[in-house]
Amino acid sequence: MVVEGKRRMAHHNGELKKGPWKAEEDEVLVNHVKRFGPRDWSSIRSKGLLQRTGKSCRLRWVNKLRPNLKNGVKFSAEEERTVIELQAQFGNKWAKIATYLSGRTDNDVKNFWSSRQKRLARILQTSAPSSSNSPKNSKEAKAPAFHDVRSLEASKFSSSTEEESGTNSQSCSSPHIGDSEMIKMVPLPDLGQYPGLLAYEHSLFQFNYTPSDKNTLMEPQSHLSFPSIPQLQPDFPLPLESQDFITRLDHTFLDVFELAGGSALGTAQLPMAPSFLGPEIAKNGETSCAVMTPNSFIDDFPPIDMFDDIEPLPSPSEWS
DNA sequence: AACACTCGCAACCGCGCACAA
DNA sequence: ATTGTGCGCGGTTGCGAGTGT
Repeated sequence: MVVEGKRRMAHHNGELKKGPWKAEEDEVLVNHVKRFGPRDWSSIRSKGLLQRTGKSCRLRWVNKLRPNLKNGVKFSAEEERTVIELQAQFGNKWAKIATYLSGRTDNDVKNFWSSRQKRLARILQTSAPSSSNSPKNSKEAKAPAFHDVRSLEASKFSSSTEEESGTNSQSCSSPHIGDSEMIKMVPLPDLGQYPGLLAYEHSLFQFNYTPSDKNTLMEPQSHLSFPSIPQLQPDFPLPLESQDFITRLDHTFLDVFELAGGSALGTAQLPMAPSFLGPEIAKNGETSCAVMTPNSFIDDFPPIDMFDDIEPLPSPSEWS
């Protein structure tokens, strides 16, 4: 496991231990949770069981030792989609988003999102080299840059007429898309050209909604239901089938622009900026949370003896 | 082969909230 | 009402692995 190999400064601050966890420490921590549940973290140190802060113990449990975690498993297309959806709705509320993803922690989601942002920023940079020449203080100059991104992305994926099966066979088994909805497979571009795109982002191009479907796109469905996103109108015409995708892309690229520090893209001109979706959507989100199935392990902690059926945890060095 | 760079991720830090004394 | 403690959350850091040149 990588953790063992890390040479973080495991200095001793008085009695306090920091840095990578050892297998023995994990064992002590697991035993504590077995007996008392995932609480009283500070008592672990006060009892002299570990020279770690309660905070550190909690983090280790939540992120690595908790049962049913998908450690070392990449985010599926489904999970990617969920994260993207929820981030657009809730913002950087990673803990909240993580409750919608079984086996994922807030740290996982946070890291996933961070990586994704970097990836998209890189794509943006390499795809639109002229954008760096744009004046930075001119509002007039910024809005076109944003439009350029759209047209750039649109042209990327509309210019190719690659074959539709075989290499581009990624599927999206989104729970948001009901069986009754008409989904047409469309010719796919050569997505291999864009290695930075995630599986979910690839899969976006596989759906082509008829106009009658667009209103049901975001309706709560299936076992996971998300609040509806209002039909927002951009300040320029878009093909109907592009609207959903563009909406998502807008979030992405707005974030990217922010990341690049350039931007101040004049939010008044960008009706789809996340901040405009904020309160109302968050409110709706709260109501629909009730019907969702969050990972309730922590909230509804099982009987202590449930751990008796759990295989002894391998030490981090044994993890692959 | 050696170096530089990027990526993914574990862990830490600071802040804020809840609650009990 | 105030203070102290415990905990949770989001942001940040630093390291090893992977990849490119």
